[in-house]
Amino acid sequence: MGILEDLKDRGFVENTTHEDELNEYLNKEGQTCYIGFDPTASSLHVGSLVCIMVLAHMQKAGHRPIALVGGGTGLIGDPSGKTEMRNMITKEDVDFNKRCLKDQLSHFIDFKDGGAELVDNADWLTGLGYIDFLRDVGRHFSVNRMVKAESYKMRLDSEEGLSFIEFNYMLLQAYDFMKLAESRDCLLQMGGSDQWGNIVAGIDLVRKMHRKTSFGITFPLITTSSGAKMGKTASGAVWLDSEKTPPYEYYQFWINTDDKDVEKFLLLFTFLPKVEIDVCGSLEGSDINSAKAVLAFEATKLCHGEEEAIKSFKAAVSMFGGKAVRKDLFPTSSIPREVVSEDKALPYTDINSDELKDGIPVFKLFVLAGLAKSSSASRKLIQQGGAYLDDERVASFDTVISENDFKNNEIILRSGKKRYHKLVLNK
RNA sequence: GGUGGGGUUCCCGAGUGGUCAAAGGGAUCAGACUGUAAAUCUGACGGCUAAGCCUUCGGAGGUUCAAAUCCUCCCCCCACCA
Repeated sequence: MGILEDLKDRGFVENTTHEDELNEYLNKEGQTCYIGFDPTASSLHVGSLVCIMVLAHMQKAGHRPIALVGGGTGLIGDPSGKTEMRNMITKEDVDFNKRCLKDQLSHFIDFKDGGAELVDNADWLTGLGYIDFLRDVGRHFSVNRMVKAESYKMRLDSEEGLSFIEFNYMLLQAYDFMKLAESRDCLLQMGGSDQWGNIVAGIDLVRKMHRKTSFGITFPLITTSSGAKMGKTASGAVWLDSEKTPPYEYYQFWINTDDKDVEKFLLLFTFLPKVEIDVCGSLEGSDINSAKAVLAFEATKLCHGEEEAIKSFKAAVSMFGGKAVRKDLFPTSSIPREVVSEDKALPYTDINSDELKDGIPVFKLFVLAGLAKSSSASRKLIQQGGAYLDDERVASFDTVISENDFKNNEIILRSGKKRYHKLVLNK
C-alpha cells in the first residue's frame, strides 16, 4: 500500500491535487516534500502535530521531508482563514523561535545525514527586490482570482478587512514552493486545509515558471468531537516544549481525550499500526480508558521520550489509579503492562522553610503552586470544596500550614478532580 | 478629505445619569453523577484576609452630590462617498 493510501486511512488527508500523478510521485523512493511552519511562537503546540506527524510518516516511507520555517513570511502574517490580523513579530524573535522549532521537530524527524532538512524562507525572501519580484512573480497572479479565493473570503467579508501586506502573503508562499521546486526538486507541498489556496497558488506558479507539475495535500482541521479546535485547554495551548507544558501535563492532556476522539487521535498522533487501533471500536465503558492510556503514553513518548512517558504514566497511576493495559491490546505499544505508581513526575514547586516559619494560609499555597490565579480564586476554590491537601478536602481558606504539615518534606495540593501540584520543602 | 455608525468585563453582546462590578449567552472553574469520558443538574466567575474597601466600560480632561451613560479634545475601527 502506498504512503498516500496509508495517510488517508489514518485520517490525515482532506484534499489532494491530481491524485494519480501524486501517487506516482510518492511511489518513487526519496521524493521531497515540504510543510511550512510559522515561527510566531517559540514553541510548537499540539495544533501543529498533524503536520509534524505527516512529515515523520513521509520520512518513514523513505521520502525526504523539508520543514520550512517561515522566517520571511512570518514577518508578514498569513491571513488565510483568520479573522484578525496577526501581530507582527521582530526578526530577533523569528530567529530565536526558529532554533526552538528545529529542536522540537527533531524529536519526530531525523535531520541527520540529509534525511530531512530545515530551511528558512528568509534566506530567499528578505533579499527580494520589489520591482523584480513584481515583474517575475507578480505578473503570474490574477487579482480577480485572488479576490475570489476562499482563504481571503473571511477577511474580505469581515469588518476588519484585509491589509495589502497580508494580501501579498499568497505570492510569497507560492514563491517558496517555486524556490524549493527549483533548488531541491521538491514538488509536493502539504499543509492544513486553510492552506489550500496558498498551495494551489504555488502549484500554478511552479507550472508557469518551470513547466513542471507539482502537487498538494491538505489535512483536515482536527477538532474534538465537541467541535472545538483541538489542542486548547483552559490554560492555553498545549505546547511541545517541556518547559511550557511539562510531560506530565502533556500526558494528562491526551488521557483526557473524549471517548469519541480516541480512535481518531490514535491514528493521527501515534505510529501504532491501524489494525491494532481498529480494536478500539469494540472497547466498552471504562475499558476505553486503556486506549486513552496508550494514546497518552505513545504521544508523550514521541514528544518527550520513553523515559518521560513512563514517568508520566506512573504518576498518573499513583494519582488516579488505573488498570493494567491488557497484553493483547495494542501489542506494539511499549506502555508498561502492569500497574506501577510513582508520584515523582508531578509538577512541583520548591518552598523555603523560612517562608513557613510563621505558617502560611492554605489559600496562598494554592496560588504559589499555580493552582489558583489569585487569592480570590483560591478562596473561592476552597469555599466550593475543590481544594485538597494530600487528598483531604481543605475546610477553610485561612487554615494555617506550617512545616509540620509536610510529610517527607512534601505536600501534594490538588485543585478539583485532576489538577495536582507538589510543594517540596527546601530546608 | 466628507458623511454616518461604532469601541463595554476572557469572547459575543445588553446597558444611554443613581437601583451597575454592569443583563443574557459562550468559555472557564468548582460541586453532584461517573470511567481522570460525554451529557445533565447546581454554584462561582474584576481585585483585595473581604457583610467592607479598591480598580474597570478606547484615552485624557470636564459637568454633577452621583457618569459606562452628559460635554470637550484625542486615538482606533467600520460603511458609503471622494
